[in-house]
Amino acid sequence: MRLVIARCSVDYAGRLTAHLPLATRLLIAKADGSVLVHSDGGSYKPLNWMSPPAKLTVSVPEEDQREAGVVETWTVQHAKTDDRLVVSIHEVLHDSEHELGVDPGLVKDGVEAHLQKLLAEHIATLGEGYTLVRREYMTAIGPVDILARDDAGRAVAVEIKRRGEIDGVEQLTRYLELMNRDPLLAPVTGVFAAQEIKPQARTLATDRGIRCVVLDYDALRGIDDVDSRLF
Amino acid sequence: MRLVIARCSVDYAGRLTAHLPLATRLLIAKADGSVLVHSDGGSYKPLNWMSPPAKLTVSVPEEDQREAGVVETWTVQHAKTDDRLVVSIHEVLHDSEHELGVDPGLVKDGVEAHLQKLLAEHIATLGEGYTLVRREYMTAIGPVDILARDDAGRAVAVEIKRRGEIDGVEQLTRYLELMNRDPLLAPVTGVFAAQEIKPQARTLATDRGIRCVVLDYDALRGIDDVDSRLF
DNA sequence: CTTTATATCTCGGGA
DNA sequence: TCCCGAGGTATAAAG
Repeated sequence: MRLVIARCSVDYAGRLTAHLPLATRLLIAKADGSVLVHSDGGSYKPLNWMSPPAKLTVSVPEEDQREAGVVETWTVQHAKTDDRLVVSIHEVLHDSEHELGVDPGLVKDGVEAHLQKLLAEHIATLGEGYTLVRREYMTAIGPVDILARDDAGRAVAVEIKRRGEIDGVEQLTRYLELMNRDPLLAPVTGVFAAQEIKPQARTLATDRGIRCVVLDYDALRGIDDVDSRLF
Repeated sequence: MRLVIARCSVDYAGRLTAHLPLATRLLIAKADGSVLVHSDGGSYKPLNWMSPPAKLTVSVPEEDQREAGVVETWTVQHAKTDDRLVVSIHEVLHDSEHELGVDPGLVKDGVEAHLQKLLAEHIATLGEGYTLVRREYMTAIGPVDILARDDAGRAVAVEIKRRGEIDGVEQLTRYLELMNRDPLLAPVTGVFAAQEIKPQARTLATDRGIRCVVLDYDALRGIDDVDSRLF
């Protein structure tokens, strides 16, 4: 990995064209040929970049460029597409090379999968008498997060999201449409369950007869405690 | 901006919990308190990070941590949420500080907005006799990209995407449903226009009576040339 | 391999 | 401010 602090301008041409005027920035050249251009702010997204696999070529600029103050040119060409990033360096303020090795990678925990597991274990959260049929119930167009039955034994398809938005309601609608054509399942009702449900999603769901349930992640995790407190 | 190459382990707790085992990585501490942890591969996304606004506190570790080999601890606390990133540094291989200043920012060109503008200017691409009513036609659930009228004066709602996928068809369907309740507009037909339309999106659109149009970006840009070549 | 759903998404615009 | 849609989305999982 090479780290360079430089006054530079940057041009990208590919799925769009973009230009960064002359300023001081951090350039990161990674082992796989990818290059990141970072400023001293914003979030983790670089101002401009080239994704791997790519080839970085460092060259001495043409004479007209040198007269304009460019001392070094980085041309980063993507290996598969015709995306190209050109960094015109006017002044190098820092330059260092480092050996990092392969990273063991990130260990994550606790997202939608966890919510699904918790709700499956405590399916009565949806209402008394609810029973779990199965998680990841397969249909022709994909798996429904949870299939359950209500107290009257009717099938209930549950779609779970961390944040409930309109896409999720559309997704559940497609599942319901399909499942209701199956005489062994129909009539199937829908439940849209999320930690947070956006107003537009709620409106659309209600309009389509889909029930919305807001999940309390902490309560689900501590449901045994809650149960014991009930007595 | 501070750049550190270090052998370190990293823990994040916030919207999820995540852990990075001990390895050599690049740490970037930005002026706004944000911190990025990068490896020598992957793409522009860091292995782990803290978004601004945040506060970075560098401290000498507790004795049990020091015995485990930790020489320095970075605690990055988000200013508004309770997200927290902790970097346990075992060995510092490089450490430098740089003054970058404020970045003038990126100049972009050519995305969906550009396609919309081009199609609005050359609405006859959709068919002879088509006329533009307006771009960004407001409805209760959001703006329709283009409202036009066909050669018979019937309203046509156009949804434009760079890549036409299923959610774009859903979006247009919602608009059409709503607009067709308006007696001043009805009947409204739909056109799904994109540079590239995925087979599933095309199937769904066709099934719902929505016409698909593949846009040629270069042809739209050079439409005057094309016109002149016709004679 | 392509397609689909998710993301600590980020980022910008509009009400 | 919140909400919604777009992204050079990236990325992992599934068919």
